[in-house]
Amino acid sequence: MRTNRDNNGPPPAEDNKQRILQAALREFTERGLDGARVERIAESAGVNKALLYYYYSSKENLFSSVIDEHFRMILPLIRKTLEDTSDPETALRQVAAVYAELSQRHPEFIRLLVRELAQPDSPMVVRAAETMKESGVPGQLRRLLSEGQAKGTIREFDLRQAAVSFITMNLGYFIMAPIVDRVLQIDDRKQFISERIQANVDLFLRGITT
Amino acid sequence: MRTNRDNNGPPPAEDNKQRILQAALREFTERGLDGARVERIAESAGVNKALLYYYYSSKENLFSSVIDEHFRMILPLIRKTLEDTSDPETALRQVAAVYAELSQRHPEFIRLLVRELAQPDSPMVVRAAETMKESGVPGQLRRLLSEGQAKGTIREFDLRQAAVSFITMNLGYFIMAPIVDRVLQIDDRKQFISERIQANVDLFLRGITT
Amino acid sequence: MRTNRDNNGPPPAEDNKQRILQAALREFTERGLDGARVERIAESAGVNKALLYYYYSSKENLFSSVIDEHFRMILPLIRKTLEDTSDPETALRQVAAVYAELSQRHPEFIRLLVRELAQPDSPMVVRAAETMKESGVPGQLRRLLSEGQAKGTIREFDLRQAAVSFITMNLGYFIMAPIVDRVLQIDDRKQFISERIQANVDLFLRGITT
Amino acid sequence: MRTNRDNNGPPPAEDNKQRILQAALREFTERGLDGARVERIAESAGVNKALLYYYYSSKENLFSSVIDEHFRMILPLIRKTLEDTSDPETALRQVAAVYAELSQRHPEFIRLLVRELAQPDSPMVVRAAETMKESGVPGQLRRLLSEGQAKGTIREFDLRQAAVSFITMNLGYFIMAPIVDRVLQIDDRKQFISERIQANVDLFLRGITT
DNA sequence: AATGAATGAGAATTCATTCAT
DNA sequence: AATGAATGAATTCTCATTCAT
Repeated sequence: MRTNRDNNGPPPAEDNKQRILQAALREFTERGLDGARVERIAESAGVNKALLYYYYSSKENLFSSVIDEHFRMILPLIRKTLEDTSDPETALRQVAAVYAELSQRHPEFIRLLVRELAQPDSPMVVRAAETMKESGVPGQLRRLLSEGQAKGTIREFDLRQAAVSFITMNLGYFIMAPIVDRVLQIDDRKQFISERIQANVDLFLRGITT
Repeated sequence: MRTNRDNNGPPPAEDNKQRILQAALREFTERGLDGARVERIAESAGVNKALLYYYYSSKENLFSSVIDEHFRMILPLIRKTLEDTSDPETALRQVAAVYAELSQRHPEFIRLLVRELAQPDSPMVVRAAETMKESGVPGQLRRLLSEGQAKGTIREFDLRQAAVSFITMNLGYFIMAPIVDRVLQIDDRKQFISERIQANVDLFLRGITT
Repeated sequence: MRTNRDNNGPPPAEDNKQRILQAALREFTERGLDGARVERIAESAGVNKALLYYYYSSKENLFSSVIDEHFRMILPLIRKTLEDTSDPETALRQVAAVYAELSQRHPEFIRLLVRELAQPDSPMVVRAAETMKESGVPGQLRRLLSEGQAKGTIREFDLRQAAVSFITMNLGYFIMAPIVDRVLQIDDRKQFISERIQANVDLFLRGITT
Repeated sequence: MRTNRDNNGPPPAEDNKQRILQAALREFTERGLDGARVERIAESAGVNKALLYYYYSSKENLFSSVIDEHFRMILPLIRKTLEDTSDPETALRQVAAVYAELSQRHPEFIRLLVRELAQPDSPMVVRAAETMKESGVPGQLRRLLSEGQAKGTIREFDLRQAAVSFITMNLGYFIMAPIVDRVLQIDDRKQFISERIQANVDLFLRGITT
């Protein structure tokens, strides 16, 4: 019988509660809420099923906890965007960079979110929208573009469309990578992503300037 | 005893096999493979559970059939893209229009696909990639851009990045709409989509021309 | 769609009713009443499941029909035993030969019967007992042995025990062949059986004579 | 709510795992693998169906476990045969006695085995053959007879045939009892069996000695 | 006589959750 | 805090049987 006390591999400071959360994250990412199995999570965390209920009371609640935990981790990343910037190019680059970082440091978050996108009113989707809104990114983006238009450096167009375009061309790749990588035979995803930021900023900037 | 002959609600011409497929589509779109319930599909199709197995032998196989059916329906739409076009602007507009049409005429397809995107190696994802590749759209797009670059009408840049950008800024909205709509408070989605095509084409064209 | 009219392989005179019976025999022999599948029988007979019910009204009834048919075929074989014989040796050889013939010409009957033996009150078992009794074989055997004892050519012993011994040492092999063949590595079963008759008669005769 | 602690009928010391095994044995003996119902086994064991799967993972595996358990119980019985014996008569009596004891102490084993005999390659049949072979009984029997032939106390004949005859005349009754009892109107089976051992040994010994 | 379609009643198995210790 | 055992309520799938034509 393997308990989680006599193991030597995993970090010793991590207690069972955390290990369950990590295992749950893996399972939910891989299979979604419905496809996930409580048994598998417990086993993968090296604990008894009942302990999972002791800490998290239900599968759904565990799922929420996983999502909560993720938003907690992601928030600082999102918040630092657009700090003290009034230059559109810098701002755009920051936004693009944050999405890229998010996708690379928290790929499971993206996968969880993608699955939830299939259910438009899923709590996670609602929350993601709120988080984005609260981050101030879209607002600030529109403000900068608006100012540019006033100054005449940026041409006239629908700001919302442009904002959507910039966000989707940046986030979109991370979501559609499984398809895009196959279609365009992108093998070195790391390299591709790093080049992507500059390419998107360039394209967008040229697209909007007068 | 309720048979499907004396029903009054559902279309009478459709036979049971088709009605099961339709019901399955609804259920799978709404809840995914794991969340779907065979019982619910049968009930919603107005037939006995056993009949579902008579025709489709298993839940998984029914799921595959639903996907097959969808690709069958979508293929002609995809194929007609880029027919006989050598003008980049026309080509881009066509591509944008096709994606928009796809998303509006087959929203369930998008939802099914989105969920599968969470599992990068899912058969549906692989097939979507193949279909896209076979449609010739990405290839032709790159050819046109490449020609433009040769002629000097289009500036130098990484063609793959640009292709990805154009595809994601078009398809991306349909996938991320549940978030984007909330963030930007887009209420009239229909209107927004129709304007989107032109906005994207404009942005992209300006972004790439010298 | 394969019907049984356009086939060329199977005998043309055999009608569907017979073919169902044959198929059922195979299936029941192979898997027993509970393990048998109506679907499989119909398919193997090359007819529709419903036709099977048209002719035989139920699975159980089909099973009975199979058994009936077998007893019908076996009866003449059993009946001819011990015709006009007053010599013990000849009688014993006849009995042994009949069991051997039965086992070789109707191995499915043996298999069906064996399975039923696990349920002591199964109709087939009851009927097999009745058939054996009615055949007169055990009675006549006892009579001959009894006469021998009276004449002093056969020693005194329990006639029933002897009868059981003779029957089991003959029939027993056919029933236990799957085990016996493995234990004693009997490969040429045909040859073994043919020698078995004489060996049994010899052994038994020597065992009972004074 | 009925738990198995407040029961009064079944033995309290036996734990659920064992009770399931016992219930399964009854059910499988009575109805065979295909005829057995998991529900019935669980009920008869006084436990929840799910617990049965908790311990035995599948119906088939439970069946195997039942058989395993039986071979475990039977092995010591088989092994003690022919210990330190060089006298044929003693040896024969021991063999006959062991089979009789087996049949009387483990009648379910016989019934299970009989049913499996209808499928010649069934695992249980294969294993029964191996167990018999490994027990050394057939080998030792042949050795003793062979020695007797060398010494001239036993006449010349096919040793394999004789071995089969002795085994089948002993085991055969236990297998065919449902028929034999009816034909010969054997009511007091216990008495009949006890006399059977001596009768068989006598018959066989006389049959083989010069 | 013959069939494809349809179904009710199970049957095995699963799974989230709870209990006793 | 931690666990093995236990369970109720599904859930997928099966199967003998019937229906309509």
